[in-house]
Amino acid sequence: MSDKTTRNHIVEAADQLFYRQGYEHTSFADIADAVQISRGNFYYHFKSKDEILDAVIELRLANTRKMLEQWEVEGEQPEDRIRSFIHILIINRAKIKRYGCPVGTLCMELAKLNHASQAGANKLFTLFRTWLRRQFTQLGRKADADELAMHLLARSQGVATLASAFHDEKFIRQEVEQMCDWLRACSQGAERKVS
Amino acid sequence: MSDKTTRNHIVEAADQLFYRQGYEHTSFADIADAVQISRGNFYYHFKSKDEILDAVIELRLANTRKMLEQWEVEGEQPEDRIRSFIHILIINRAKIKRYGCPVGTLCMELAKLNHASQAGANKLFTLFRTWLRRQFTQLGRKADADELAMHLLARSQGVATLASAFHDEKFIRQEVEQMCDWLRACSQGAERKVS
DNA sequence: ACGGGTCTAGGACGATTGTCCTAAACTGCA
DNA sequence: TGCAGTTTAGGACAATCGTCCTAGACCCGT
Repeated sequence: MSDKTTRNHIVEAADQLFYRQGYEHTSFADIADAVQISRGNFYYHFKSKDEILDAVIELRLANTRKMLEQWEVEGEQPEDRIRSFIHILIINRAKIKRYGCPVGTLCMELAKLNHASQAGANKLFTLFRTWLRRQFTQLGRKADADELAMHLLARSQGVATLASAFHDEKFIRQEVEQMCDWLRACSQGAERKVS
Repeated sequence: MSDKTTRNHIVEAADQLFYRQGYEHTSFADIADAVQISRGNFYYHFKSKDEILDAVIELRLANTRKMLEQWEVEGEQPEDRIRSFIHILIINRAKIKRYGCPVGTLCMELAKLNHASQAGANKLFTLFRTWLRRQFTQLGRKADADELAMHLLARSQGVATLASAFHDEKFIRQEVEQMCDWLRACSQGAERKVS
Protein backbone atom coordinates (compact mmCIF):
# COMPACT_ATOMS: atom_id res chain seq x y z
CA MET A 1 0.00 0.00 0.00
CA SER A 2 1.81 3.10 -1.22
CA ASP A 3 1.70 6.57 0.26
CA LYS A 4 -0.80 7.83 -2.27
CA THR A 5 -3.36 5.11 -1.76
CA THR A 6 -3.21 5.22 2.04
CA ARG A 7 -3.63 8.95 1.90
CA ASN A 8 -6.53 8.54 -0.47
CA HIS A 9 -8.11 5.95 1.75
CA ILE A 10 -7.94 8.34 4.66
CA VAL A 11 -9.44 11.18 2.64
CA GLU A 12 -12.25 9.04 1.25
CA ALA A 13 -13.13 7.60 4.64
CA ALA A 14 -13.04 11.08 6.17
CA ASP A 15 -15.23 12.34 3.35
CA GLN A 16 -17.92 9.79 4.11
CA LEU A 17 -17.70 10.22 7.87
CA PHE A 18 -17.76 14.02 7.70
CA TYR A 19 -20.89 13.73 5.58
CA ARG A 20 -22.65 11.25 7.82
CA GLN A 21 -21.57 12.45 11.27
CA GLY A 22 -20.32 15.97 10.67
CA TYR A 23 -16.75 17.23 10.82
CA GLU A 24 -16.38 17.97 14.52
CA HIS A 25 -18.24 14.88 15.67
CA THR A 26 -15.88 12.67 13.66
CA SER A 27 -12.76 11.79 15.63
CA PHE A 28 -9.41 10.43 14.52
CA ALA A 29 -10.40 7.15 16.13
CA ASP A 30 -13.45 6.96 13.85
CA ILE A 31 -11.38 7.48 10.71
CA ALA A 32 -8.70 5.09 11.96
CA ASP A 33 -11.36 2.44 12.49
CA ALA A 34 -12.67 2.91 8.97
CA VAL A 35 -9.26 2.85 7.28
CA GLN A 36 -7.85 0.23 9.67
CA ILE A 37 -4.68 2.07 10.55
CA SER A 38 -3.31 3.26 13.86
CA ARG A 39 -4.43 6.56 15.25
CA GLY A 40 -0.99 8.09 15.71
CA ASN A 41 -0.05 7.35 12.15
CA PHE A 42 -2.22 10.06 10.67
CA TYR A 43 0.44 12.62 11.29
CA TYR A 44 2.70 11.13 8.71
CA HIS A 45 0.16 11.99 6.01
CA PHE A 46 -1.48 15.05 7.53
CA LYS A 47 -0.17 17.37 10.15
CA SER A 48 -3.56 18.30 11.60
CA LYS A 49 -7.25 17.46 11.45
CA ASP A 50 -7.88 20.71 9.60
CA GLU A 51 -5.54 19.51 6.88
CA ILE A 52 -7.66 16.39 6.41
CA LEU A 53 -10.70 18.62 6.09
CA ASP A 54 -8.94 20.66 3.42
CA ALA A 55 -8.08 17.48 1.56
CA VAL A 56 -11.70 16.35 1.77
CA ILE A 57 -12.87 19.69 0.40
CA GLU A 58 -10.36 19.42 -2.43
CA LEU A 59 -11.64 15.93 -3.20
CA ARG A 60 -15.22 17.13 -3.28
CA LEU A 61 -14.28 20.07 -5.48
CA ALA A 62 -12.54 17.74 -7.91
CA ASN A 63 -15.44 15.29 -7.96
CA THR A 64 -17.90 18.11 -8.47
CA ARG A 65 -15.92 19.55 -11.35
CA LYS A 66 -15.81 16.11 -12.94
CA MET A 67 -19.56 15.71 -12.53
CA LEU A 68 -20.30 19.13 -14.03
CA GLU A 69 -18.07 18.39 -17.01
CA GLN A 70 -19.86 15.08 -17.47
CA TRP A 71 -23.22 16.84 -17.54
CA GLU A 72 -21.81 19.32 -20.02
CA VAL A 73 -20.87 16.43 -22.33
CA GLU A 74 -24.06 14.42 -21.90
CA GLY A 75 -26.65 17.19 -22.17
CA GLU A 76 -27.23 18.50 -25.64
CA GLN A 77 -29.34 21.47 -24.67
CA PRO A 78 -28.64 23.73 -21.68
CA GLU A 79 -32.09 22.77 -20.42
CA ASP A 80 -31.02 19.12 -20.33
CA ARG A 81 -27.88 20.01 -18.41
CA ILE A 82 -29.76 21.99 -15.80
CA ARG A 83 -32.15 19.07 -15.51
CA SER A 84 -29.13 16.88 -14.68
CA PHE A 85 -28.46 19.18 -11.74
CA ILE A 86 -32.03 18.98 -10.54
CA HIS A 87 -32.00 15.21 -10.78
CA ILE A 88 -29.12 14.66 -8.35
CA LEU A 89 -31.83 15.11 -5.73
CA ILE A 90 -33.50 12.00 -7.09
CA ILE A 91 -30.29 10.02 -7.59
CA ASN A 92 -29.03 10.75 -4.07
CA ARG A 93 -32.45 10.77 -2.44
CA ALA A 94 -31.67 7.97 0.02
CA LYS A 95 -28.54 9.65 1.35
CA ILE A 96 -30.15 13.08 1.32
CA LYS A 97 -33.03 11.78 3.38
CA ARG A 98 -30.59 10.55 6.01
CA TYR A 99 -27.81 13.12 5.96
CA GLY A 100 -29.02 16.12 3.99
CA CYS A 101 -27.03 17.87 1.28
CA PRO A 102 -23.27 17.26 1.61
CA VAL A 103 -22.46 20.81 0.54
CA GLY A 104 -25.04 22.66 2.59
CA THR A 105 -24.52 20.76 5.81
CA LEU A 106 -20.74 21.14 5.69
CA CYS A 107 -20.94 24.87 4.99
CA MET A 108 -23.42 25.40 7.82
CA GLU A 109 -21.30 23.41 10.26
CA LEU A 110 -18.11 25.26 9.40
CA ALA A 111 -19.96 28.56 9.66
CA LYS A 112 -20.97 27.74 13.23
CA LEU A 113 -17.45 26.60 14.12
CA ASN A 114 -16.14 29.79 12.50
CA HIS A 115 -13.67 27.48 10.83
CA ALA A 116 -10.82 28.66 8.65
CA SER A 117 -11.85 26.33 5.81
CA GLN A 118 -15.27 27.95 5.54
CA ALA A 119 -14.25 29.75 2.36
CA GLY A 120 -13.02 26.51 0.83
CA ALA A 121 -16.30 24.75 1.49
CA ASN A 122 -18.24 27.67 0.05
CA LYS A 123 -16.32 27.20 -3.19
CA LEU A 124 -18.42 24.08 -3.69
CA PHE A 125 -21.49 26.27 -3.84
CA THR A 126 -19.73 28.70 -6.12
CA LEU A 127 -18.84 25.87 -8.47
CA PHE A 128 -22.51 25.00 -8.91
CA ARG A 129 -23.50 28.64 -9.06
CA THR A 130 -21.18 29.61 -11.88
CA TRP A 131 -21.92 26.43 -13.79
CA LEU A 132 -25.66 27.00 -13.52
CA ARG A 133 -25.23 30.64 -14.43
CA ARG A 134 -23.46 29.64 -17.62
CA GLN A 135 -26.21 27.21 -18.48
CA PHE A 136 -28.91 29.81 -17.98
CA THR A 137 -26.93 32.24 -20.09
CA GLN A 138 -26.78 29.67 -22.86
CA LEU A 139 -30.49 29.21 -22.39
CA GLY A 140 -30.93 32.83 -23.43
CA ARG A 141 -31.43 34.29 -19.96
CA LYS A 142 -28.20 36.23 -19.76
CA ALA A 143 -29.74 39.18 -17.92
CA ASP A 144 -30.93 37.19 -14.91
CA ALA A 145 -28.74 34.09 -15.22
CA ASP A 146 -27.15 34.50 -11.80
CA GLU A 147 -30.50 35.13 -10.15
CA LEU A 148 -31.91 31.98 -11.71
CA ALA A 149 -28.85 29.99 -10.68
CA MET A 150 -29.12 31.13 -7.06
CA HIS A 151 -32.84 30.49 -7.07
CA LEU A 152 -32.43 26.92 -8.23
CA LEU A 153 -29.57 26.32 -5.83
CA ALA A 154 -31.66 27.60 -2.93
CA ARG A 155 -34.62 25.44 -3.85
CA SER A 156 -32.59 22.26 -3.95
CA GLN A 157 -30.99 23.17 -0.64
CA GLY A 158 -34.38 23.64 0.94
CA VAL A 159 -35.67 20.39 -0.48
CA ALA A 160 -32.69 18.50 0.93
CA THR A 161 -33.12 20.02 4.39
CA LEU A 162 -36.84 19.31 4.62
CA ALA A 163 -36.57 15.84 3.11
CA SER A 164 -34.08 15.04 5.84
CA ALA A 165 -36.14 16.55 8.66
CA PHE A 166 -39.36 14.83 7.61
CA HIS A 167 -37.71 11.67 6.23
CA ASP A 168 -39.77 12.11 3.11
CA GLU A 169 -38.57 10.94 -0.29
CA LYS A 170 -41.90 11.59 -1.94
CA PHE A 171 -41.48 15.28 -1.18
CA ILE A 172 -38.21 15.23 -3.12
CA ARG A 173 -39.95 13.80 -6.20
CA GLN A 174 -42.74 16.34 -5.88
CA GLU A 175 -40.42 19.29 -5.74
CA VAL A 176 -38.14 17.97 -8.46
CA GLU A 177 -41.13 17.78 -10.76
CA GLN A 178 -42.03 21.38 -9.91
CA MET A 179 -38.49 22.52 -10.54
CA CYS A 180 -38.54 20.84 -13.94
CA ASP A 181 -41.79 22.66 -14.73
CA TRP A 182 -40.19 25.89 -13.64
CA LEU A 183 -37.16 25.17 -15.81
CA ARG A 184 -39.38 24.58 -18.83
CA ALA A 185 -41.12 27.89 -18.20
CA CYS A 186 -37.73 29.57 -17.96
CA SER A 187 -36.72 28.07 -21.26
CA GLN A 188 -39.93 29.03 -23.02
CA GLY A 189 -39.72 32.53 -21.60
CA ALA A 190 -36.28 32.81 -23.14
CA GLU A 191 -37.43 31.51 -26.53
CA ARG A 192 -40.18 34.09 -26.61
CA LYS A 193 -37.60 36.79 -25.97
CA VAL A 194 -35.38 35.50 -28.76
CA SER A 195 -38.01 34.90 -31.42
CA MET B 1 -32.29 35.27 41.98
CA SER B 2 -34.87 32.53 42.33
CA ASP B 3 -34.69 29.03 40.89
CA LYS B 4 -36.94 29.90 37.95
CA THR B 5 -34.97 32.90 36.76
CA THR B 6 -31.58 31.19 37.02
CA ARG B 7 -32.95 28.25 35.11
CA ASN B 8 -34.38 30.60 32.52
CA HIS B 9 -31.10 32.43 32.22
CA ILE B 10 -29.35 29.16 31.53
CA VAL B 11 -31.89 28.14 28.91
CA GLU B 12 -31.84 31.51 27.18
CA ALA B 13 -28.05 31.64 27.09
CA ALA B 14 -27.91 28.06 25.82
CA ASP B 15 -30.50 28.94 23.19
CA GLN B 16 -28.35 31.74 21.80
CA LEU B 17 -25.11 29.74 22.00
CA PHE B 18 -26.63 26.65 20.38
CA TYR B 19 -27.82 28.86 17.55
CA ARG B 20 -24.54 30.67 17.06
CA GLN B 21 -22.04 27.85 17.69
CA GLY B 22 -24.09 24.69 17.39
CA TYR B 23 -25.13 22.31 20.15
CA GLU B 24 -22.09 20.05 20.33
CA HIS B 25 -19.57 22.84 19.95
CA THR B 26 -21.10 24.68 22.92
CA SER B 27 -19.61 23.50 26.21
CA PHE B 28 -20.81 23.91 29.76
CA ALA B 29 -17.95 26.36 30.25
CA ASP B 30 -19.36 28.54 27.45
CA ILE B 31 -22.82 28.65 29.00
CA ALA B 32 -21.37 29.18 32.47
CA ASP B 33 -19.40 32.15 31.16
CA ALA B 34 -22.51 33.65 29.60
CA VAL B 35 -24.73 33.19 32.67
CA GLN B 36 -21.90 33.93 35.11
CA ILE B 37 -22.40 30.91 37.33
CA SER B 38 -20.07 28.09 38.23
CA ARG B 39 -19.75 25.13 35.91
CA GLY B 40 -20.56 22.45 38.45
CA ASN B 41 -23.72 24.17 39.45
CA PHE B 42 -25.63 23.27 36.32
CA TYR B 43 -26.51 19.92 37.73
CA TYR B 44 -28.79 21.40 40.29
CA HIS B 45 -31.04 22.68 37.51
CA PHE B 46 -30.41 20.06 34.82
CA LYS B 47 -29.13 16.57 35.20
CA SER B 48 -27.45 16.41 31.79
CA LYS B 49 -26.54 18.48 28.75
CA ASP B 50 -29.27 16.74 26.78
CA GLU B 51 -31.77 18.02 29.28
CA ILE B 52 -30.67 21.60 28.59
CA LEU B 53 -31.16 20.92 24.90
CA ASP B 54 -34.68 19.67 25.56
CA ALA B 55 -35.41 22.79 27.55
CA VAL B 56 -34.08 24.94 24.72
CA ILE B 57 -36.29 23.12 22.23
CA GLU B 58 -39.30 23.61 24.51
CA LEU B 59 -38.48 27.30 24.72
CA ARG B 60 -38.26 27.60 20.96
CA LEU B 61 -41.50 25.70 20.52
CA ALA B 62 -43.24 28.02 22.95
CA ASN B 63 -41.83 31.14 21.29
CA THR B 64 -42.80 29.86 17.87
CA ARG B 65 -46.34 29.11 18.97
CA LYS B 66 -46.59 32.60 20.39
CA MET B 67 -45.32 34.11 17.15
CA LEU B 68 -47.75 32.11 15.02
CA GLU B 69 -50.67 33.14 17.23
CA GLN B 70 -49.54 36.74 16.91
CA TRP B 71 -49.55 36.52 13.12
CA GLU B 72 -52.97 34.94 13.29
CA VAL B 73 -54.25 37.96 15.22
CA GLU B 74 -52.50 40.61 13.15
CA GLY B 75 -53.21 39.33 9.66
CA GLU B 76 -56.75 39.86 8.42
CA GLN B 77 -56.45 37.69 5.33
CA PRO B 78 -54.67 34.32 5.17
CA GLU B 79 -52.48 35.85 2.48
CA ASP B 80 -51.33 38.51 4.95
CA ARG B 81 -50.53 35.86 7.53
CA ILE B 82 -48.46 33.82 5.13
CA ARG B 83 -46.67 37.00 4.17
CA SER B 84 -45.77 37.41 7.84
CA PHE B 85 -44.04 34.06 7.65
CA ILE B 86 -42.13 35.00 4.53
CA HIS B 87 -41.02 38.25 6.09
CA ILE B 88 -39.20 36.70 9.05
CA LEU B 89 -36.42 36.21 6.52
CA ILE B 90 -36.21 39.98 6.19
CA ILE B 91 -36.60 40.69 9.89
CA ASN B 92 -33.91 38.21 10.92
CA ARG B 93 -31.74 38.75 7.87
CA ALA B 94 -28.65 39.82 9.83
CA LYS B 95 -28.68 36.75 12.06
CA ILE B 96 -29.61 34.45 9.19
CA LYS B 97 -26.68 35.73 7.18
CA ARG B 98 -24.34 34.83 10.03
CA TYR B 99 -25.85 31.68 11.52
CA GLY B 100 -28.48 30.39 9.11
CA CYS B 101 -31.99 29.33 10.08
CA PRO B 102 -32.22 28.37 13.78
CA VAL B 103 -34.62 25.54 13.02
CA GLY B 104 -32.90 24.05 10.01
CA THR B 105 -29.38 24.16 11.40
CA LEU B 106 -30.41 22.55 14.68
CA CYS B 107 -32.32 19.76 12.94
CA MET B 108 -29.45 19.04 10.60
CA GLU B 109 -26.93 18.97 13.43
CA LEU B 110 -29.01 16.63 15.57
CA ALA B 111 -29.57 14.40 12.55
CA LYS B 112 -25.81 14.00 12.11
CA LEU B 113 -25.32 13.34 15.82
CA ASN B 114 -28.18 10.85 15.65
CA HIS B 115 -29.39 12.60 18.78
CA ALA B 116 -32.39 11.48 20.80
CA SER B 117 -33.95 14.96 20.69
CA GLN B 118 -34.07 14.93 16.90
CA ALA B 119 -37.81 14.35 16.95
CA GLY B 120 -38.33 17.25 19.32
CA ALA B 121 -36.42 19.64 17.08
CA ASN B 122 -38.36 18.47 14.05
CA LYS B 123 -41.54 19.50 15.86
CA LEU B 124 -40.46 23.07 15.17
CA PHE B 125 -40.75 22.39 11.47
CA THR B 126 -44.07 20.64 12.00
CA LEU B 127 -45.37 23.67 13.85
CA PHE B 128 -44.73 25.90 10.85
CA ARG B 129 -45.96 23.25 8.45
CA THR B 130 -49.36 22.75 10.03
CA TRP B 131 -49.81 26.46 10.58
CA LEU B 132 -49.02 27.22 6.93
CA ARG B 133 -51.22 24.37 5.80
CA ARG B 134 -54.13 25.87 7.69
CA GLN B 135 -53.50 29.26 6.11
CA PHE B 136 -53.42 27.81 2.62
CA THR B 137 -56.61 25.91 3.35
CA GLN B 138 -58.26 29.15 4.40
CA LEU B 139 -56.92 30.67 1.21
CA GLY B 140 -59.04 28.18 -0.71
CA ARG B 141 -56.30 25.74 -1.59
CA LYS B 142 -57.46 22.86 0.57
CA ALA B 143 -56.51 20.19 -1.94
CA ASP B 144 -52.81 21.06 -2.09
CA ALA B 145 -52.46 23.02 1.14
CA ASP B 146 -49.82 20.73 2.59
CA GLU B 147 -47.83 20.71 -0.63
CA LEU B 148 -47.84 24.49 -0.71
CA ALA B 149 -46.84 24.67 2.94
CA MET B 150 -43.89 22.33 2.39
CA HIS B 151 -42.91 24.19 -0.74
CA LEU B 152 -42.78 27.52 1.03
CA LEU B 153 -40.95 26.03 3.99
CA ALA B 154 -38.35 24.53 1.69
CA ARG B 155 -37.82 27.76 -0.18
CA SER B 156 -37.19 29.75 2.98
CA GLN B 157 -34.81 27.06 4.21
CA GLY B 158 -32.84 27.24 1.01
CA VAL B 159 -32.73 31.02 1.09
CA ALA B 160 -31.37 30.96 4.64
CA THR B 161 -28.67 28.43 3.79
CA LEU B 162 -27.43 30.25 0.70
CA ALA B 163 -27.65 33.68 2.29
CA SER B 164 -25.38 32.36 5.01
CA ALA B 165 -22.94 30.67 2.64
CA PHE B 166 -22.61 33.71 0.36
CA HIS B 167 -23.08 36.33 3.10
CA ASP B 168 -25.67 37.96 0.90
CA GLU B 169 -28.59 39.91 2.31
CA LYS B 170 -29.65 41.21 -1.06
CA PHE B 171 -30.36 37.66 -2.14
CA ILE B 172 -32.78 37.34 0.77
CA ARG B 173 -34.72 40.39 -0.37
CA GLN B 174 -34.76 39.14 -3.94
CA GLU B 175 -36.15 35.76 -3.02
CA VAL B 176 -38.63 37.17 -0.53
CA GLU B 177 -40.06 39.32 -3.28
CA GLN B 178 -40.38 36.28 -5.52
CA MET B 179 -42.09 34.31 -2.79
CA CYS B 180 -44.58 37.12 -2.31
CA ASP B 181 -45.28 37.08 -6.05
CA TRP B 182 -45.74 33.35 -5.87
CA LEU B 183 -48.09 33.76 -2.92
CA ARG B 184 -50.19 36.27 -4.83
CA ALA B 185 -50.45 33.85 -7.74
CA CYS B 186 -51.51 31.12 -5.31
CA SER B 187 -54.20 33.37 -3.93
CA GLN B 188 -55.50 34.41 -7.35
CA GLY B 189 -55.48 30.80 -8.51
CA ALA B 190 -57.71 29.98 -5.57
CA GLU B 191 -60.11 32.83 -6.25
CA ARG B 192 -60.56 31.68 -9.81
CA LYS B 193 -61.45 28.23 -8.52
CA VAL B 194 -64.01 29.63 -6.10
CA SER B 195 -65.68 32.13 -8.41
C1' DA C 1 -31.54 33.63 66.77
C1' DC C 2 -31.86 29.35 64.99
C1' DG C 3 -32.56 25.31 62.03
C1' DG C 4 -33.94 23.27 57.43
C1' DG C 5 -34.49 23.57 52.79
C1' DT C 6 -32.86 25.87 48.58
C1' DC C 7 -29.19 27.25 45.86
C1' DT C 8 -24.25 27.84 44.68
C1' DA C 9 -19.01 27.40 44.17
C1' DG C 10 -15.16 24.78 43.19
C1' DG C 11 -12.78 21.00 42.44
C1' DA C 12 -12.19 15.81 41.50
C1' DC C 13 -13.30 12.04 38.28
C1' DG C 14 -12.73 9.22 34.14
C1' DA C 15 -13.14 9.41 29.34
C1' DT C 16 -11.96 11.33 25.04
C1' DT C 17 -9.94 14.68 22.19
C1' DG C 18 -6.04 16.31 18.83
C1' DT C 19 -1.22 16.14 18.79
C1' DC C 20 3.40 14.42 19.09
C1' DC C 21 7.35 11.12 19.76
C1' DT C 22 9.98 7.08 19.09
C1' DA C 23 11.06 2.56 17.74
C1' DA C 24 10.12 -0.95 14.62
C1' DA C 25 8.55 -2.81 10.13
C1' DC C 26 8.70 -2.45 5.47
C1' DT C 27 10.48 -1.16 0.71
C1' DG C 28 13.64 -0.97 -3.07
C1' DC C 29 18.28 -0.22 -4.67
C1' DA C 30 23.42 -1.53 -4.32
C1' DT D 1 22.65 -9.50 1.93
C1' DG D 2 22.78 -4.88 3.76
C1' DC D 3 21.68 -0.18 4.07
C1' DA D 4 18.68 4.27 3.49
C1' DG D 5 14.39 6.08 3.09
C1' DT D 6 9.53 5.48 3.54
C1' DT D 7 5.70 4.06 6.14
C1' DT D 8 3.65 2.25 10.26
C1' DA D 9 2.20 1.04 15.25
C1' DG D 10 1.51 2.25 19.79
C1' DG D 11 1.73 4.87 23.51
C1' DA D 12 2.58 9.47 26.07
C1' DC D 13 1.01 14.26 26.42
C1' DA D 14 -1.84 18.18 27.90
C1' DA D 15 -6.24 19.93 27.35
C1' DT D 16 -11.04 19.66 27.45
C1' DC D 17 -15.26 17.38 27.82
C1' DG D 18 -19.66 16.00 30.61
C1' DT D 19 -20.53 14.47 35.10
C1' DC D 20 -20.57 14.16 40.01
C1' DC D 21 -19.57 15.28 44.96
C1' DT D 22 -19.27 17.99 48.96
C1' DA D 23 -19.00 21.94 51.85
C1' DG D 24 -20.70 26.27 52.53
C1' DA D 25 -23.72 30.44 51.56
C1' DC D 26 -28.23 31.99 51.34
C1' DC D 27 -33.23 32.49 52.55
C1' DC D 28 -37.27 32.13 55.36
C1' DG D 29 -40.61 30.53 58.87
C1' DT D 30 -40.60 29.79 63.79
